[in-house]
Amino acid sequence: MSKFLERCKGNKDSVGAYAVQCGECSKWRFIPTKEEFESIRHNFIENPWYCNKKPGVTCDDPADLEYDNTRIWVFDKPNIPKAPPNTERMLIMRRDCSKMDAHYIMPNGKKVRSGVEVEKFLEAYPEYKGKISPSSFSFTVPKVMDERSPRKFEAKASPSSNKRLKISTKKE
DNA sequence: GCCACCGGTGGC
DNA sequence: GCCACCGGTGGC
Repeated sequence: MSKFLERCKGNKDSVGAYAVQCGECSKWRFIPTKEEFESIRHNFIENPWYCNKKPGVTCDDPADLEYDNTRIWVFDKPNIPKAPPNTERMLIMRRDCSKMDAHYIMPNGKKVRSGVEVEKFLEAYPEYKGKISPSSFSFTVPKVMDERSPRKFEAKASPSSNKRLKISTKKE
């Protein structure tokens, strides 16, 4: 169950940092760029990630970060296709941190929010047909770890839930 | 008039 | 119960 994390931030793409968990030692390692992260993610199941894929790093080195509540963690599904060339996959955190929304910025700056909208886009701009494959879009959003969400926390705390409480005012 | 944002829901 | 998707709208 190795996973990825991302973190809540501002308004643009809400992800503040990317990390992967090593398939061997389970330590978390930062991945410097979105592109690199997407590239690791797109075939993660067949191609798990290990510390030694990071230059000069081995499992003996201390983790880059720990899974704690100093930041908002969001876990991606593995094997999401890379964003097609000249498009960007955006993940936007809701204000209450309850969930994220996914969309793509197309090469001409247009925004699409679903597979149907991709199809409509290709109808509207046929010059992209054949260049952009509808199957390489995924609108699957990462899962927000729920103790991060004030709203869900309240909802959970009100009825008799014996959940561990872990508040932690997040954010910066 | 647009668009970022959020709520609702249908299908699984 | 979850989550992908879409409609509505409030603020600009």
